Amino acid sequence: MTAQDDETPAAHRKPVGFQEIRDEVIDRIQTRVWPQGALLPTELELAAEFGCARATVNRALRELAEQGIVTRKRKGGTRVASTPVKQAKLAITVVRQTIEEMNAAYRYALVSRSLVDCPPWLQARTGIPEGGQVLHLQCMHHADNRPFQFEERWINVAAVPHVAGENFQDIGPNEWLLAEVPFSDAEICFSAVPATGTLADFLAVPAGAPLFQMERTTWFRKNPVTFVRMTFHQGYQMRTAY
Amino acid sequence: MTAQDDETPAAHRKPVGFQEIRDEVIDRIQTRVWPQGALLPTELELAAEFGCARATVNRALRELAEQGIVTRKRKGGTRVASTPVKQAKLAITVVRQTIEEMNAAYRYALVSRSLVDCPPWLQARTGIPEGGQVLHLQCMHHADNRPFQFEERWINVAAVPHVAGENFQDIGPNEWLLAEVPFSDAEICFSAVPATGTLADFLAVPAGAPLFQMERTTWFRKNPVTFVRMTFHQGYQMRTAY
DNA sequence: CAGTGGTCTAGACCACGGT
DNA sequence: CCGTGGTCTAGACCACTGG
Repeated sequence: MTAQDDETPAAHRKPVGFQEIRDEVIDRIQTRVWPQGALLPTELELAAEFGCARATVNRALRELAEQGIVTRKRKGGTRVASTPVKQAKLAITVVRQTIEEMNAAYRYALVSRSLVDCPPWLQARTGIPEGGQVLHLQCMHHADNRPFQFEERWINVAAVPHVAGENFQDIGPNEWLLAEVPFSDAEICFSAVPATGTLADFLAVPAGAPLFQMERTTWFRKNPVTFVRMTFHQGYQMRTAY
Repeated sequence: MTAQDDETPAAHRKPVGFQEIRDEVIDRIQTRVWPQGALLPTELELAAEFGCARATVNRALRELAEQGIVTRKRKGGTRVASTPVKQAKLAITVVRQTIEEMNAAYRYALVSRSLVDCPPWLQARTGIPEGGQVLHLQCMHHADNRPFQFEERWINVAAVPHVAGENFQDIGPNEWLLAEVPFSDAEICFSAVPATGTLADFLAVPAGAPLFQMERTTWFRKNPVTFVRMTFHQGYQMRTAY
């Protein structure tokens, strides 16, 4: 393994890309050349080995650090992460998109719409001031005329004043909010729930059937905007990869 | 808005960080200075505005593109993403960690262990050759002596030959695999399922109770390694944020 | 204190893709 | 074609932190 072998007359060598370095490092980790917890060479050493600038190595390793493959510390160097905390990315989309991607016909229906005072549980959950006005909506999303998702939503009127002027007859609140209201942070919660009377009716399943549910609270700069509970048809599966 | 105002005698100005630029851009998007679909200035223009190198602007915008906030095209410029495809990151960890983070006592128990031929459904799902040997495991994970998760797993013996020598009496297969076997890709599937007889017994819930389930198939370079079905105790919630 | 990653710069060349 | 982003370089200074 003499380093000499790889040396070329210099001049115009094809530049080494950060992707090559990243992939090579991943390879050495996967094949246990660098086992879990091992200390990698410094950026300077790797740059010398690969014959490129330190910035290039930096970019490669930074990307791996973002993915949780390695951990980096000043003066401490770069180590193979002891717990390969793989991250799965969940793309958060609108129901209509999901349905249309299945090549199914999308249909939306508003079930109810009412202005109410923020109930205590919602105040606890979102931080909307108790007694503040919220718009409460219930709606159904169908795929090929079969029930797909029941959506129950509460919108903080104080945060979205002009929501009062929207009747939501023809557009779902998720799409409307996405287009009209900026938001910055969200919290999501997945669970399995039994079909209660109302849910069972709307989703056309026997009472007690197991349903996949997703709840999401949204803020715009610490200011609560909306809370939504989406319950899917029986048998729904959420998929992802990494 | 005269650009002159911001000019200093040059010399040693505090360098503008990519984070400042990124945050400022996020701000202008959130406040609709640049509405959905709008075309942003070029990197060169932004670099001039912020008084920094193009590379700095590039890093800021590249990060926003990775998050799906903007879309970038050569010659097409940078645009505010029309569909704010926010991405939630799911950290995939080991059950023991999850339980210990709840400050609960973790207990593991092996339920069954047997070598079998790969059944057709598993072959279809993972690509393990039909008839190939797989190790079938069932185990329970408890938190403070209460059922937490039932794990059913199949391991491709051809991909992990030395798995045959492990009895899994004291260590869970998830941790063992994580430590012993490299893997590169995975597919995850979440759903709500009813508690069947066996599941109901192990998780101590009435038959038919809605349970949160996560299935994961793992490959190492297109080579199937393992398939696992994890069913959680009643009321379990998976949380994340973005 | 000294080594390591974190970041910025000024310049360069390239690749893609709209005009 | 030629403008825009994508990337690499060589060098520099800084910030954190382990010994």
